[in-house]
Amino acid sequence: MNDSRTAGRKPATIRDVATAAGVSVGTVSRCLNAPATVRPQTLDKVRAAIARLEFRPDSRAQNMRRRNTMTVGFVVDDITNPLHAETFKAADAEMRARGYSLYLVNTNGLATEEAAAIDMLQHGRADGVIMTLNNETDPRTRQRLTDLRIPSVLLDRDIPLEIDAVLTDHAAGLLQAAHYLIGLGHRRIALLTASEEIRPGRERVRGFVEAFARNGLPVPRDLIRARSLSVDFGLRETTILMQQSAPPTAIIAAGNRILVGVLKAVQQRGLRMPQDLSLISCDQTDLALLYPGPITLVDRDIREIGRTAAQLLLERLGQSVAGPAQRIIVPTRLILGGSCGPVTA
Amino acid sequence: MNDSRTAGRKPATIRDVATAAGVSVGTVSRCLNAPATVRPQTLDKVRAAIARLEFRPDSRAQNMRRRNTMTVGFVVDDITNPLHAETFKAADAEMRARGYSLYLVNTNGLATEEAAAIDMLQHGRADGVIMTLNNETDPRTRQRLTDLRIPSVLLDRDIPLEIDAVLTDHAAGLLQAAHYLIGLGHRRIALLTASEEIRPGRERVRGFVEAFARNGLPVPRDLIRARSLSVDFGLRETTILMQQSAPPTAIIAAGNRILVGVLKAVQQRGLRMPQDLSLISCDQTDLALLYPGPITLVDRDIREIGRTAAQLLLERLGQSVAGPAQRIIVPTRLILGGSCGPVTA
DNA sequence: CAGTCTGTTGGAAACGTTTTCAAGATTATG
DNA sequence: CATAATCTTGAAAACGTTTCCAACAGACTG
Repeated sequence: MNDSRTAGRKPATIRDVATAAGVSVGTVSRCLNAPATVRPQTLDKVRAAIARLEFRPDSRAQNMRRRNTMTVGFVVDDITNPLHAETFKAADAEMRARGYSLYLVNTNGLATEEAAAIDMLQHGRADGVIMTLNNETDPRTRQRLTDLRIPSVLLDRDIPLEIDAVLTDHAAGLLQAAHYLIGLGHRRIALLTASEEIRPGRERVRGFVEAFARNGLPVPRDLIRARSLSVDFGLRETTILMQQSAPPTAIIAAGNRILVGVLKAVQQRGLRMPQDLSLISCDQTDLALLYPGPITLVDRDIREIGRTAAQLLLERLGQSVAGPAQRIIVPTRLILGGSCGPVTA
Repeated sequence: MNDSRTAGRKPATIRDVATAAGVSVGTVSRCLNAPATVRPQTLDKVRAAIARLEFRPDSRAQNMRRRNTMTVGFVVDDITNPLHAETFKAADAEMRARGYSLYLVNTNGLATEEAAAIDMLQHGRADGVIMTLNNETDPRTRQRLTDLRIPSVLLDRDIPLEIDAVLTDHAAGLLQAAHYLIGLGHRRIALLTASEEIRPGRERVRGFVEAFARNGLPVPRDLIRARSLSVDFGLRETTILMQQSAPPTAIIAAGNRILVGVLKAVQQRGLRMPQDLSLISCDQTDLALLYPGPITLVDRDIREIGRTAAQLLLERLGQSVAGPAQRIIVPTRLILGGSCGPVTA
């Protein structure tokens, strides 16, 4: 008789099950993976043995033999950013429903860590990868992407390679936001956003410029600050801008972390919104939604972005066919809050 | 001559390297794992071959053979909660420095998913696990924890099993918070927090009650609402409380998500803080720090919690000795903002 | 110089699955 | 009833590493 005490010592292997059930290991494996191909009577015997021994196949061995991991890497600079966390969650839910799980890699925005992450993921850690890279031009990362052996999806990044991507129509969002402010009489509008080395920065600047052009107005180039998405950047630039002899009457904080910095500066200087300053931000966060006003913002469907990325990847993973790269563009919309008002000059 | 074109077709295996370098596979393996035991001249040959073929060991095979994965599960109900994201990041950094990586599992707070997560993690997916369970009493989860075959660390949960844990001294935090409000003259103080089925709920209620006791005051039992950590709960309860004939003069929103709900309700009802209502929250979030006031709150070092959890696990992973379970308690401190004032009755 | 160490290596056996192949048993077909 | 088709199964070969063991070489030791 076999010892059926729970947690005997070592976990049972498929071999143990086979001997316990009096069949071969191949049969046990078939019971697990293709129950229809085994005689019902045998199936029962094997299932009983499995239950008795509390057997569960070892994922390591399965990964090894099947040459996959049912895991997808999710590379991001900072999971603390609610946007990324939300995207992760949506992608994870979608993937999990199809048997995959997501493997989160936090790179702190360092190009070396990004390259290392891609490296490790493609060497047996993951079957695919979803990533938000910090820098579109870093040669190491570029090289990794070119040589990538597993399917991947880029989030909000534009790299001239055959890679699927889910993008946001930031230009339209900023066009609308700036147009709205112009309509309120604002002319000195500042734009704080990411460096133009990444797509969100480029596109936002483009939309911003376009808004002035369409209104037949000169673009306030001196008020465009496209350098970073960080809190510190928002704080610093706002402080500098508002100290100028001719400060802006409105600021577009295009980035949810930037908003945090801008609000810090606003509080430090005791500015009132919208009387002293109009403000538009990007993306719904607790802070933007609840900050008294609330903050007028350019919204987009983050969950859909995560879901779409997952779906694109699942397509590639399913039939590992290499069709042309798909680029899906998600729209934005302006949500009016109370942080903007007419110019009170 | 070997074909050294990059990305030939199939990735090179250790066997390819061995033949390319004219040595045995064992030797190649030693070059990788114990370079000191191989003759320098051989090492050079092998390394050259490795570089030429762009060989990298396959993690799947390594995991299989070594019987580990250098991966630790991180189980949490909602990674969107900035607290959890921050904890994850801190634990991840600590682990990564020691060669491990974290595998995030988002359970949506469902007991079934929690049980499933533990199940899958211990069957070859992870070498250890750090978890914040949603329910301390669910029998399935309990059973899983009892039979757990890999070392684990609980975050802020108190389960009578021999499991390491990192806890927060919520009772002390709430004692201090309530005491502070009492000192300002408040008597009708409401407490919104988690169900007493999890430690944070229990401890916060305990500290809250203790504050009244120490001040020789009756405990306002009717104002203790310990049922959930959700936004909706905060919103609903605040609305109900403030509709009462004798509404509280102060609320302690003990949970960062609860705060969001409370602030929604406060805005909906047009309450001013601290004139109409004093408010204390828990944990530093963008919202609590920047909401005009800002919000007075009970703080704790989240990063230290993540780091400590990682360290506890690393100890167990290193020398897989089973010493007695360790319980580390992290202190709290009150950070004064502007959301509290004297009673203006 | 015989004998003992030490250092370096190749060969082969794991690790726990899945999968291929062929054989044996069963059923269907004419 | 013989033969062919179909099910069901066991044996064995992978998958790519690591590690154990034995063998051999060269360097000491006495």
